[in-house]
Amino acid sequence: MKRENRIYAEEIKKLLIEKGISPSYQRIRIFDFLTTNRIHPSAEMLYLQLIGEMPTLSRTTVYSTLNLFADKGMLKRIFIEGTLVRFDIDTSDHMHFKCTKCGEVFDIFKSAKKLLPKTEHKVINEEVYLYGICKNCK
Amino acid sequence: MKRENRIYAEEIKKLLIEKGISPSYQRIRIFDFLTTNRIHPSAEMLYLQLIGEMPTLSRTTVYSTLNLFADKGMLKRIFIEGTLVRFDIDTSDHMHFKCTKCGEVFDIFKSAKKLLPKTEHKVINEEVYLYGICKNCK
DNA sequence: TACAAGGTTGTAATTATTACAAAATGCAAA
DNA sequence: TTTGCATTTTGTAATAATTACAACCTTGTA
Repeated sequence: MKRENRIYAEEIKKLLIEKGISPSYQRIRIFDFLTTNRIHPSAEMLYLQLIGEMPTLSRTTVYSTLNLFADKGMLKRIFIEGTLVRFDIDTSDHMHFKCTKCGEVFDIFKSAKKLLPKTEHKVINEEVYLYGICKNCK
Repeated sequence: MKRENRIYAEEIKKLLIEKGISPSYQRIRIFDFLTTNRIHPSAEMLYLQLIGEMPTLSRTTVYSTLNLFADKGMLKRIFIEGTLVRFDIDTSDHMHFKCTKCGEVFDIFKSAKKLLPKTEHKVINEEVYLYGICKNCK
């Protein structure tokens, strides 16, 4: 589902409880960051952003929270860096574009599912990564 | 380019020299393995396969050779495992399917380029990964 | 035959991530 | 309000894949 850009603490609390996740301060802040800053961050990027305002935050909390959210279907793991995991709060079917100049990752809101071919295998999941020069850099 | 299944030592030598790579024994054996066994191996998989017949082979050689080949455009790096790099000797435009049951990786010979949408960004490269149950497992 | 350039090897370092145990927190029952 | 328990967070240590690097080998050439 696609979401409004910002969801405030109370709404995030409700949402987490709905998903069976107890709404700790850290989890709320991490979720808030993801809805506010749609930058498909890695765990490390998120940690570096939040550590300024949450000096006791640990990397382990960031990793475990992101994995928890992903396992509950609230986040998608994306692998547009090759080996590094980045996270996308938008779990709808869409593709990703990464600018090889500025490094920014953009969503491309076309369903890959409809475009891609039928095969002799049973396809359950699809990931499409596009690379090139973004509209801002060219 | 797509290749015949097996290219023998002399042909591999020629090919490596053409690409500006000196044809050492290790490089020939690694290239031979890739053309003979089209299993999209990781560095580790390749190392484990070859160490039986080449007892002094080191992991470092496998990694550096695969990176050399990839940088010369003779191999494609594929990221269908998330965290692990695998290599494909077929550098033509095509997609990859991974069976989540048996782990095998298949080529899907459709050009993603033609199927995928135009965007406001300049797309130079595309990677498509499909996941599901393969024809053998279902 | 000796030398230089380049290739291979093994070990150590690095990076991203997970495992784990101790400390902190929140909540419910007494 | 305190006690106790379950859960969460934290920090450190471990792991996995990969790269850096220096020493050792090979090979071709003068």
